[in-house]
Amino acid sequence: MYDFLMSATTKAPDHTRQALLDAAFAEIHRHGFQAASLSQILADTGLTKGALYHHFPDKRALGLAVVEDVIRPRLAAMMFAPLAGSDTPLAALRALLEAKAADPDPWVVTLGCPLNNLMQEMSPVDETFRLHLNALFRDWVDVVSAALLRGQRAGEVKPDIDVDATAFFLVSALEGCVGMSKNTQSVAAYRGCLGQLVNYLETLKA
Amino acid sequence: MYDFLMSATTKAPDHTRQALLDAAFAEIHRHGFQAASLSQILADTGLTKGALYHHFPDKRALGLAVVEDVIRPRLAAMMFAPLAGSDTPLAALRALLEAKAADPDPWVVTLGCPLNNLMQEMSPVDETFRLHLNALFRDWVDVVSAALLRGQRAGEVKPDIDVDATAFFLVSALEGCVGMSKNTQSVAAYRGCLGQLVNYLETLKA
DNA sequence: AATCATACATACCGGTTGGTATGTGTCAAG
DNA sequence: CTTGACACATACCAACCGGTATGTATGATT
Repeated sequence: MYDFLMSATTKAPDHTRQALLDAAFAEIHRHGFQAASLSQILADTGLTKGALYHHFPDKRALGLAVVEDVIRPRLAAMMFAPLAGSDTPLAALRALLEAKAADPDPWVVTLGCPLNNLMQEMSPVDETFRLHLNALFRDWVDVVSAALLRGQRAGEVKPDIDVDATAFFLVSALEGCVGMSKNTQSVAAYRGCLGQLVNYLETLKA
Repeated sequence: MYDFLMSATTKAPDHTRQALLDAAFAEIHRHGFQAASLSQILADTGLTKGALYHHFPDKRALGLAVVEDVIRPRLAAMMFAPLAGSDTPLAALRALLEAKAADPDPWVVTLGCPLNNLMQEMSPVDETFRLHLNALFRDWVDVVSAALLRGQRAGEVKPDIDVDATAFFLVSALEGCVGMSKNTQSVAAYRGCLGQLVNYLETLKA
């Protein structure tokens, strides 16, 4: 808030770097990576190109840092944590989806999932980007898959399903729902699609 | 008279316009609309800016024409036609998905669904684009919804499901599967995700 | 034969982009 | 007290962008 006072007296490189990451995250979320303007990011932060290129070698490195240092922690907190160690993944997933339906993040409905946006845009364009994004996506699927496996052992999940394929489909369908809601620009569509996903979860019960 | 005999040197405005649309479609499919380069489109077609701006007032109009005159007919032929008039939509959808799994379009796996790509990119950025894309998406959902309704009346589909919400989810999940397969860059993931979608279809049977 | 709209090609423009080279103030170490 | 690395700011650049203004060959109309 009072950055201009601090920068006049004290150096805070970590804070500067984080400010760049946050502004880059917002700019990329709005316009995508390729259309994201470095000038806009600098205007938002009140910094200059000197600061940006001191902390990051180029635009791509900034984008990759956003993936690893912003998107990954957010996703871990929102989607991984609620499933970690749960032996009733279907109940946990249902609670998670219903919480999102009850209190939808307006940024997600209007701008979509940051991870999915970048995957759609960058996967065919930049292999390094694709690998980083795929690793994050893969981690997500693995978290769901592991939870489903524990659910099978605990008797909550049908024993004959392929947990990995199911987890892949679950995450894919969720991203699909978010994406379509973004195009429709309505929380009603978002809720409806999440509701159908909950219905699908019911079919996985033992 | 006898226009079809005219050589390449004579003027063929319809052919020129179609060539621009085809090249624009390919360029947009690869790089997205915002990153699509008009210069590249002109290089691909061997035309110049004079031709482009004679047929289209600006880049946006070209993009919208691609949606209406290229993507819409393709989608109608591939996804709408197989469901039109069918009283057994689950069987028809299953056949459609299994055909795609058996013979996957490499361009779709590597570059994604052109409609979905544009929806993800342009919906938050350009309202006119969003409306055109949403109309097309809505038509798709309505085709599936109408088919599911006929399936209910014919006794193939469970009578207690919300056909419109189900259709919305089906299309969303399909787009999600395509998107995730694009990031994974593997036909195996594509097949697996489509297989799970077929499994979901089974749960809709009466 | 003269006219005129069509269907392009050519040349050019202002603005923005990512990126770089250099300057400057701060601070910690020697 | 000096030195030097760090953390930026300033100024600048070539490349590319979408868009425009103008020129020109063609074909149809009158």
